[in-house]
Amino acid sequence: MSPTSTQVARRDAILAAAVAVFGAAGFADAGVDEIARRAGVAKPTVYNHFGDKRGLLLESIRWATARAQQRVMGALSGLDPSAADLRAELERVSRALIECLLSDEGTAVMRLQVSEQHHLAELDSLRLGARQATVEALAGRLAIIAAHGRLRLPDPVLAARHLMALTSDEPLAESGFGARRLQPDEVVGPVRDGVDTFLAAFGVD
Amino acid sequence: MSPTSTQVARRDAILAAAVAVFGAAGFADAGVDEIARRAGVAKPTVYNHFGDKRGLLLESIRWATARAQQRVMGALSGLDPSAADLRAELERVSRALIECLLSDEGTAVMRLQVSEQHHLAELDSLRLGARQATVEALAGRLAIIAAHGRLRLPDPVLAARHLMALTSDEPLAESGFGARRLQPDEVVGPVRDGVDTFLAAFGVD
Amino acid sequence: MSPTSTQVARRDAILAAAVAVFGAAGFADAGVDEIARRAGVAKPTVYNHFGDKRGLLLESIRWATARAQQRVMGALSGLDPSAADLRAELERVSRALIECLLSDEGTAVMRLQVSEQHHLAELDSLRLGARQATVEALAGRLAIIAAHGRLRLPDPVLAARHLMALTSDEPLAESGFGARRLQPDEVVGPVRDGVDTFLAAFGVD
Amino acid sequence: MSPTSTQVARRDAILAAAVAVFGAAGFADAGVDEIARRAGVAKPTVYNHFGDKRGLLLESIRWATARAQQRVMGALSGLDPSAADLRAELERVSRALIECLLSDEGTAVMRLQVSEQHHLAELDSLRLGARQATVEALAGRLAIIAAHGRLRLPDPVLAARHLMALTSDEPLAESGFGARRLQPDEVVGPVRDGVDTFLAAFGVD
DNA sequence: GATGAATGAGTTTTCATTCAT
DNA sequence: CATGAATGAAAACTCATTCAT
Repeated sequence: MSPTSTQVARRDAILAAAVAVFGAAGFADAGVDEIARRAGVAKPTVYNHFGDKRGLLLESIRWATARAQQRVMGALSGLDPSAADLRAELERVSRALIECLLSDEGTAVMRLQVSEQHHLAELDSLRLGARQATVEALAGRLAIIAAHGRLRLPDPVLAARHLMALTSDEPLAESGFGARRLQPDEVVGPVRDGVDTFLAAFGVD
Repeated sequence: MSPTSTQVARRDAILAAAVAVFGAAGFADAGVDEIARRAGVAKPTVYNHFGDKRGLLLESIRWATARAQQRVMGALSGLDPSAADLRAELERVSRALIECLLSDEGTAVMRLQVSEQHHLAELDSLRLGARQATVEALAGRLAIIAAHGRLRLPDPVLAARHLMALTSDEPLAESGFGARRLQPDEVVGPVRDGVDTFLAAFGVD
Repeated sequence: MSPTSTQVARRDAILAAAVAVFGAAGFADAGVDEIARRAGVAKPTVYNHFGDKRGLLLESIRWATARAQQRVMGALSGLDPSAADLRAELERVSRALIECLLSDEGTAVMRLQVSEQHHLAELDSLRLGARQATVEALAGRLAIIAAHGRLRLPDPVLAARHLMALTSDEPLAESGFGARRLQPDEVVGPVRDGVDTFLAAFGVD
Repeated sequence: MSPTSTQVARRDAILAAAVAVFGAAGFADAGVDEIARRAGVAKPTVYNHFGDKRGLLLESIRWATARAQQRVMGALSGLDPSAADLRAELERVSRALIECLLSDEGTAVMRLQVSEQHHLAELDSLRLGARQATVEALAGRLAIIAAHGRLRLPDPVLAARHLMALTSDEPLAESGFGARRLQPDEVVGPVRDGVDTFLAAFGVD
């Protein structure tokens, strides 16, 4: 029998609660009790669905990673290769990417992936996969721009990595990997600087 | 009365054990029991010295951060502004920096700072301070090189940040922020690529 | 949902065990472990029901005080105002009261109320309330006797207090406030003496 | 060699601190650390003098009991058998007795004797001895008064016990056995009432 | 003999996990 | 299947007591 829609809703409620609680408190300090309470279900229901706490963590990170990745892809697909002002377009998309990274769910995922690897080796491939997918997507767009003759890119994938590194490193560090919310201009400035350097390296004239 | 040398040795042994255990397991999963055992002291001795588990974490991160910072500074001071092969010199120093970051103590510090901020807001200033000191030191060296006319740097501090971002981002991500030991060529390649882009942006001719 | 009968039984078992253990060892030396073992439940069950050790103490004293008070009231209601031999009747009831005070539960309550007031200020009103209720009930009975013309009582409440003081002081002191079990004649004699003095003061020739 | 005077002073300082701390917190909750700190000595000094915590309790109760007993005897020796107003004299002395009982040291002793008997069976004889000495002393005085024809006392010891019971029961109960300080009129009234009844029973018309 | 530091043993409390309903 | 209550295992922390100086 296929799962009913209330079952799916319940499952999603648990996953959302888990991401929030795990992200805020970390795996060890998160209580299954509180996750169940937030999801509006009883504790054994959580266990029925996910086996144990570790399984819940794994599944909730998978779930949140997929959602985050979707938002990232949305942001990247908004990059217009023929935009009149290339510099402005790169800054806009870089800011959008950083917003995804620093959103509530984004930071929850990021921090859990960094801090809970000893609990879940399975996470690593997930994290790297997401990173690679993002890089590839960005590289594709940059390649199109290069094909238009507006960038000089011997290796679009490398360029994509470097663009991300240049623009996101500073905001990530400043925010404490998502622990603190950034003010808008704490993103705008570093992104402009990063794109500057990127264009100095890869720009045409 | 000033502390005797056994006192200091004991204290350092506890701190070293704490960094190792906290770094490997995270704050919550680390047991004071095990830290004491590794340090070769009884549990109450740990409490006598550091008050409680939280105080021990704080102090051990302070201690390890200071040691790591010293090693980083040592690496940077090795940058020779008049080296014949500038590209090679930048690569060498970048690799040295990354080795510091990915050393046992370095990764312990990094992962704790990322994952335990909800336990210790005090950590944030420490982390940012260390980062800034490193950036400033590197910026100073780069400025000298620029003064020799071998780099074109409108803003040495920004250049320092970008050099670090370009060279270290990939190795950090690949290693899972220190969870996995990297093979030498997992560092060499990305560093070369990073320095390439850096020189494309800031190099002279 | 109303508690099932096993719930109540379990709760009462814990309370009875707690009164016994607290009474014998005092609050600090009593172990929740032993209370749980005696009650035939697991330790966390105790915590689920009563929150913490302090809450368990409070609740168990409330419970035991109520039970003791019930027994005291039973004893007092047995005082027959028209008994042929008034002296014998007063002695009988006084002995019954003292038996309540020196019963296992009675002494547990008494000693905890004396010794653990720094843990539980709430206890004080409980103790005084129980004392007052007893005094009032006894006063009521004495007043009836006085109305029959067999005692001369300007103030029945005062007389009740004095009767209790005269008969119970010595046995309480001798027993070490319940620490030692008394032989029957260690109660009989002092009670007779106390009633003697009481009647010398309030008797009608 | 006889102990030097500083040794005696130190010893007394420890005992005084012990009585205060034990009396306020009870045996189990009292810390040897705090006793040592209050006495201005190091912890091992306490152990050198008294062996262990139990020994310190025992010795400090002995010491405080002796001091309290001295004060009680002083109060009783002030009873003037030929005072013009016998009622006033009995009230005065009864109040003095109660003041001894409810003084800081007095309540400390009383509460420890009640609550720590499972720690120290030796205490019992001490307590009973002190009680008996007090009763005997009071009985002696009452006997003199009776010899003067101002009281009719078949058994002076019994009368002494009853006078103490009648006057001190209520204040002791009200004060929670010394937990709460009484207002003066919380002593005066009950004492007057107690002496009233005493004289009604034993007075000469 | 007095002290500062160290320790061994024990206690309260918590929490992931599982029955019984 | 969902729930309320129960449990086993573990971990932080404390404290009486003892060395080394």
